[in-house]
Amino acid sequence: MPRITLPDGSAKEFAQPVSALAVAESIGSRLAQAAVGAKVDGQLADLSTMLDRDCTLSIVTEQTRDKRPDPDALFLLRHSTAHVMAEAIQRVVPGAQLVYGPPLDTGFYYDIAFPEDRPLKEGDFEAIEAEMAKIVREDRPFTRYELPVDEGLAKLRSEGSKYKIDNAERAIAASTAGTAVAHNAVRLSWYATGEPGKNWEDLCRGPHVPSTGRIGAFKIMSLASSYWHGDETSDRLTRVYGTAFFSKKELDEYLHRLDEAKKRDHRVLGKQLRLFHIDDTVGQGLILWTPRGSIVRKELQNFIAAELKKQGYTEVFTPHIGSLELYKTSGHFPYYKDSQFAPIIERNTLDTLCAEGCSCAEMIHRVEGVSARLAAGINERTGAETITPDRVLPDDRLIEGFMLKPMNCPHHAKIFASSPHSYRDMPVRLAEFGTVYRWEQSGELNGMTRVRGFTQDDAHLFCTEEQIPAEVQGCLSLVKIIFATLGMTDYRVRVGLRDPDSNKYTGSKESWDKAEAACLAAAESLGVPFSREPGEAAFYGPKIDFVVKDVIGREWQLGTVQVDYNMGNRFDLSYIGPDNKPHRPVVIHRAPFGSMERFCGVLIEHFAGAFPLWLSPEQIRVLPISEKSLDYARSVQYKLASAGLRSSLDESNERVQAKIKHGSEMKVPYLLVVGPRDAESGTVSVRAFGIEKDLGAMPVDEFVTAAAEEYRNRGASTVAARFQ
RNA sequence: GCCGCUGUAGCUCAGUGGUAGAGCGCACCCUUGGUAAGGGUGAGGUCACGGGUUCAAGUCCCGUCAGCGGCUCCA
Repeated sequence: MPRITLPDGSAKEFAQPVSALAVAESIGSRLAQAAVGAKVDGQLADLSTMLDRDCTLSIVTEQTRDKRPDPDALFLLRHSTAHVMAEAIQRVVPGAQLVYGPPLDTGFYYDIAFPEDRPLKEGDFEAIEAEMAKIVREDRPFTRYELPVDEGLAKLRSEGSKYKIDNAERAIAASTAGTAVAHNAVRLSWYATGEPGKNWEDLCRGPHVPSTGRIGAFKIMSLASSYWHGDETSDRLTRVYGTAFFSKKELDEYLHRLDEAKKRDHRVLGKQLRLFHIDDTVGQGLILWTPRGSIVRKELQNFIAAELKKQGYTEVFTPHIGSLELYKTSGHFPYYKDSQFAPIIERNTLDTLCAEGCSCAEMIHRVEGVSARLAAGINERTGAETITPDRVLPDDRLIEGFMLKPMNCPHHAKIFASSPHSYRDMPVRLAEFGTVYRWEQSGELNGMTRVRGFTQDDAHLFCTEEQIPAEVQGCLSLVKIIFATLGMTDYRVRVGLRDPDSNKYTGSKESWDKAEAACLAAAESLGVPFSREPGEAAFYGPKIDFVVKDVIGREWQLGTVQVDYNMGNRFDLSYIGPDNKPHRPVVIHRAPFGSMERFCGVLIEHFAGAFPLWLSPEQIRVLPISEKSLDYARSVQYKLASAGLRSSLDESNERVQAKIKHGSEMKVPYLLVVGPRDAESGTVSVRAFGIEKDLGAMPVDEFVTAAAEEYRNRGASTVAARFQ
């Protein structure tokens, strides 16, 4: 006698078990027609699910009440389309073994092991889509059936797919783990596209839409590779990406959005607007800032430098390399050697080693070696065997060298240590636009967002433990000012906390508790959503990260604030406290932009290349109607330059229509059309980027003053607004 | 690093084993114009690089490098 509670709070009682579809029908035939699935007690389920006990039920339809696509419905649809695609692929490529095919936010994929002699090619897409279209036209129902574990496993073994057997074993383990469910009580489920035994089927937990005919529009998007279980030593699989919608119109809109996103891609715009260049001969992942891009970067740096001044930071400069001993002290070398450029060893040393017949292995051992003194000091101060005895070598065996710096903190620690400090002058805030180098894997490199050399807007705050909350707070408010000025509101915040079950962390439990509380309180006061991420802390302290999405939906970590209990010990840093005794400072690492490269990359996409006036490389372009107005145009440009504005003059032999088009293509904020009429009256005719019309004439001096004001206040007031 | 795809003029891209192409941009000439492309002429190429097959390779094969899409990684 199931009693079924509906979303509006009303309830229906049935004399015997009833399918979700039947309930929908009892509510209305139109609902039943629109239905693609059900939610039973909040769990997504098939429409055919039999309800045999009291539950809450909502019917999932293609659209929500406000006519928007229902995410649950799309989830079902895409999961089902993945099945249809898998069936089609197995028709086109016999012998393809299915592994795993889940839905995603924007579509779905299916990981498939193809026969070695018959890999899938993009050229196969057409044939596969044609097969898929047939299956959709046949409108075959997705039919679920279940088998007890042993019978199910036997079936899979007879079919011989190790991937599906593995999936089943994992499903069984998942449903018995930590529960009282007995192994043989578990049932495995299959979905046949049509009639079990006659039509194609797949081991699958479901749920699915009722039939293939519900799939309105689909497209195979791309091929990629993946590893079985994400393990790079395991089988290599081919991942086929696709997407599906209920209507062709929605699919077209989605594809159009993707196209638009591509046009905002910072790699495309960077070329088009001549902002930066990456040159093979210079090296992968190394950004050359062209004159235009350099202006954007410089404006951002000026902006942040001014904010730092307000917050009591002092600026420092440090070189791009440091000795290996520095990084042995900090702990960067050799623990992170896989993500660093190789050490720089002096030429004569190498020659001598070669002459001695020193082997590579021996050389590495000697380069990574540590003197007894340094090892003893670090071990004592960190209170652990941080440097193991096998790394300790006699001084005459050590090979010294240098390293491109992977981080700025060791240099800053040495600046702090270079003079004595009293608790009275804490915190010490050292800031530097410091360039660091990291050996990112070649496959990871991406435009400006993942590079091998980048400049952090870095700073290290050396403070007392009591000062941590206020300093963390200060860092976050800085990030907030920056993001607000740039209009970046769509970011999320992650607070990385320690893993309660691990003891890899340095620093006392009490210190951690306080620092984590400070980070959480600071994050809370920001007024934006944040997540707690246990286990995501650095080993030396908790951290707060700012994450922004790019136009293609990839997330990039930008700013970061990290509390560090380790560095003080490593570098034997101290300040004299009120008790006249030395104390260890805590160090806060922080970089609100993260790196200038990545930040600018994300910023290009954020503005779609149309920078606000203050950031724009070319703020104003003067367009004379003809050569006859050139002299007047030059006088206008002179006034702009005198007011500190960046402008250019279009002297080309084109008509003004063409000049406007070219200026718009370069996304110049203001175009000033000047002709005989303007020369006569001392005006300029203004066009603002994004407003596709002549705003009207304005006296030159008035424009110059207003534009200079817009520049100075970073867009708080605009010239364009004066015309509205 | 791994898998797949791609690499042709400064940019975007056509190109069927048989003479290297287009549009934009650039230079010059004509045009002197009022709000999103006026007209003409011309320059510009190691078809990523190296090897191979072939009478003949931008095109087919192998390798290398780079870019892209993913996977793995990211102090």
